[in-house]
Amino acid sequence: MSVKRASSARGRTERAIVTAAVGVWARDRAATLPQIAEAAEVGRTTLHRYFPEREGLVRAAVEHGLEAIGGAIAEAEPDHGHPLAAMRRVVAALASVSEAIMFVFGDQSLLRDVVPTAEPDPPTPHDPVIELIRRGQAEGVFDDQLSAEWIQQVLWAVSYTAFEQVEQGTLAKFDLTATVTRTLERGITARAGERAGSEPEL
Amino acid sequence: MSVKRASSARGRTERAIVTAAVGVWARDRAATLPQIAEAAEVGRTTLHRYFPEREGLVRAAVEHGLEAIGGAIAEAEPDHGHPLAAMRRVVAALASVSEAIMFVFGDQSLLRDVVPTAEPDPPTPHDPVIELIRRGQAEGVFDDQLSAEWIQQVLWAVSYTAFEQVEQGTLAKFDLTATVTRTLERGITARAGERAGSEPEL
DNA sequence: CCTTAATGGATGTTTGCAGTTCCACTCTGG
DNA sequence: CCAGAGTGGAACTGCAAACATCCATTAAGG
Repeated sequence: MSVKRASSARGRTERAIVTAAVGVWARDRAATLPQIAEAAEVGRTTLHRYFPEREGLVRAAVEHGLEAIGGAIAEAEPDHGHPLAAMRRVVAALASVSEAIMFVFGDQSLLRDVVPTAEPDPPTPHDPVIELIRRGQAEGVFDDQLSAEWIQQVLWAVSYTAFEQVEQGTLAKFDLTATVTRTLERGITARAGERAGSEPEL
Repeated sequence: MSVKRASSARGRTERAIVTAAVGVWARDRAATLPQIAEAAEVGRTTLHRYFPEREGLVRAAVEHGLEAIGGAIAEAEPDHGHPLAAMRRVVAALASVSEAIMFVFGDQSLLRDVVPTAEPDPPTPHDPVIELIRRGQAEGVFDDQLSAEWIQQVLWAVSYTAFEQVEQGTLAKFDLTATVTRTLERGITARAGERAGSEPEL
């Protein structure tokens, strides 16, 4: 069989389908394939040509989402600068791929069922966010009484919550990063002598 | 028509079905009715006698879950004592109904679709947790730079995350309340001169 | 211009679950 | 002990979505 290079058309169509799948499933995990096809502006037939089985599209969408998230985090350079500043950059980066996050992490079964088959061996080869948290703990910036994994989960959870709030209009998109970082850094309690905007300098 | 009092058997069976539904759907929202019936240890026929349509069972399960959650919160007496102490009691109370929480709040569409029909008019008549948060803000205990609604969402999100971690064995059930409250109260950052167990007295 | 790849509409098949019916079995209270 | 409520096994229908096939149309490259 000849190794046929995918024509540009194939590549574009496939991207459109996968992107549409992430977007639609982020808002409704029960969406049907015709809905995906419509969102991708392709025919049902075409969708089936690219992804003969639903499972294949789910897997591709998850991988695409994880790639987008990983890319955004990498761009935020979590391994540079003051840990707090790095974390703020990461939060801002996550906001730019909120759709992917709400899709991938909106359904526990996705990560439990799809990822194991996608990446066989290492449970988490080297998660840059975990590394950032450990670095911050070592430098005395993050609470080392909490496990790095727990802090990471909280980071995801609070970010996810903020995305939802923005989605339903309860939180202004503009305030997202500030609200999330303030909550993460200080919790929900007041401080003696606090004033608005009195975050520590970095 | 005679007002026939439900026999004890009917009551027990219905409770078993609804409870099983909450438990099963908390872990897998896509679970089928036969799965629910099996978990409830009743026949599919019986389940259908009590809930002719799936929708009815979903609604009953959501209402049952909300009742359990509301009851647990009420028992925690969020309107008494120091706001921080009250919040800690609330978190502990939520942990006792984690299954209901993971079911009701694990699927956004449940609250969006089911609750509106269940409670026609008031969007949120008087949420005791919101009241607690406002009280804490007024007393200078909770951050009044954050909206009460946001703080409530964070409270739910962090608790929910902790339940998940316990579920998958990443967090010890024993540490749940302490971890959640510590995270909520102090965020994920370290404090100058901190020591383990140095939470403020109440 | 003409060949070929890509697309998508229409239509058909299959599968799985919700909803239904019927009847035999088993409790439980009088 | 016996009548009736409660139960559940089995089998059937209906439906919606996934999966598959055919063919006409369009777009792209030599």
